[in-house]
Amino acid sequence: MARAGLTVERLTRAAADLADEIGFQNVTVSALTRSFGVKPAALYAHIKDARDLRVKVALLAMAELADRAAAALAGRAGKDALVAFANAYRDYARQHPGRYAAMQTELDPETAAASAGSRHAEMTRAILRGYELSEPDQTDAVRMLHSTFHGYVSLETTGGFRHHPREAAASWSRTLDALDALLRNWPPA
Amino acid sequence: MARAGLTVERLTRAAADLADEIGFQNVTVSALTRSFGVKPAALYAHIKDARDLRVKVALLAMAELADRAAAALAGRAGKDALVAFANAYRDYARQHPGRYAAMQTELDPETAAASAGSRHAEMTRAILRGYELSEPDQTDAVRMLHSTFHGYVSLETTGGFRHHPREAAASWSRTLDALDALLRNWPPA
DNA sequence: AGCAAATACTTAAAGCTTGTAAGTAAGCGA
DNA sequence: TCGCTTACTTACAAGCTTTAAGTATTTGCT
Repeated sequence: MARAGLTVERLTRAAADLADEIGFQNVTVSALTRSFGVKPAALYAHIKDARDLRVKVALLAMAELADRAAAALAGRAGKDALVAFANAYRDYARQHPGRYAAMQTELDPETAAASAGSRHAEMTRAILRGYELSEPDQTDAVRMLHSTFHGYVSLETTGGFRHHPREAAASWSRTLDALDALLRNWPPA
Repeated sequence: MARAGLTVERLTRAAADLADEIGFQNVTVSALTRSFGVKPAALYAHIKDARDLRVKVALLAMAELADRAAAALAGRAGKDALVAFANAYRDYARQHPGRYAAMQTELDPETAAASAGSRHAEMTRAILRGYELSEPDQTDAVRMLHSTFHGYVSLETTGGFRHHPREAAASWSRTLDALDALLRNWPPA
């Protein structure tokens, strides 16, 4: 029998694709190895265990999203940058729901520190350069922006806005307007 | 052998407590029935399947949170109401991480419609009465508030703010200041 | 080319999970 | 006390994770 050519990269990518198709929760070792035409046990030569696989998908997604966000941010400033960054975030989550769900996996501190999460935080800080906020307001604003983006996308993808006729995209656009206005007028402590 | 006295209510509550202790993901039929000293099969006389159990925990959590939010909101208006509501939300999530995680379970539309989620949306709308917003800005603001609350709490509980020394509670408080300022100055379309 | 070593995968098996079906025992009403 | 309903157990099938040991394939050395 010819070998399947499993590698950590191929497995991680396939798991991510599978997550986007069938949902992150439904990605099992069995299902993944099945898609390669090998037996479940074959996975353990490449990946420690199921949790390790999930973490690797999470890190992949974070890196991909950071790449997209960086590309969106290039050459922009102010509201332009804010909107481009936010849309990159939302678009990624909508196009890759499984990968996005994977990003919610809890990472141990060292793994988190080595992840693309920090690139993300840096980029958010870069956006704020257009808004003249000094510490600790800057950190608070970074957290608020990230919260709003994540919260919106999370609620939208889990159907939280479906019961009202107003388009989710319209509210999103206005939310970005509001954030821009807020950052230009951040309240004093 | 004496009977264990299983009921849907007791099972749901026990599952919610177990979720707060060991994490919602780790709540299994086996673990739950073990805590009652009965065999797994005994559960299926009361609850359809594992998903049904998870949904029931989600609905319980939503109802509990709505009760707390309603109590917090009573007799308050304006920023006072906003802060009280937001803190009820965050406090509940921090005190009941398993229940809060359960709330992210995807519900089918009819179940969602019958859930306490609508009470939540109504309360958020009630807060906005103090800020004179008309449609569709009101809907957009409701969505933004919910997004920010959920996003913040979600990131905080999954450790997203742990890599920076700034207290999560401090950023939260300033985020509420910012939201209040924003609602008083919602940008025109 | 041919052989040994390393690598990639399979088989086998244990222990966990969800879920169904059928059997038994407990408690209630007459 | 008899019998019915209800609550639970036993037994079992099927799927998932993971380890250990075995086999086949490829690599690399001579």
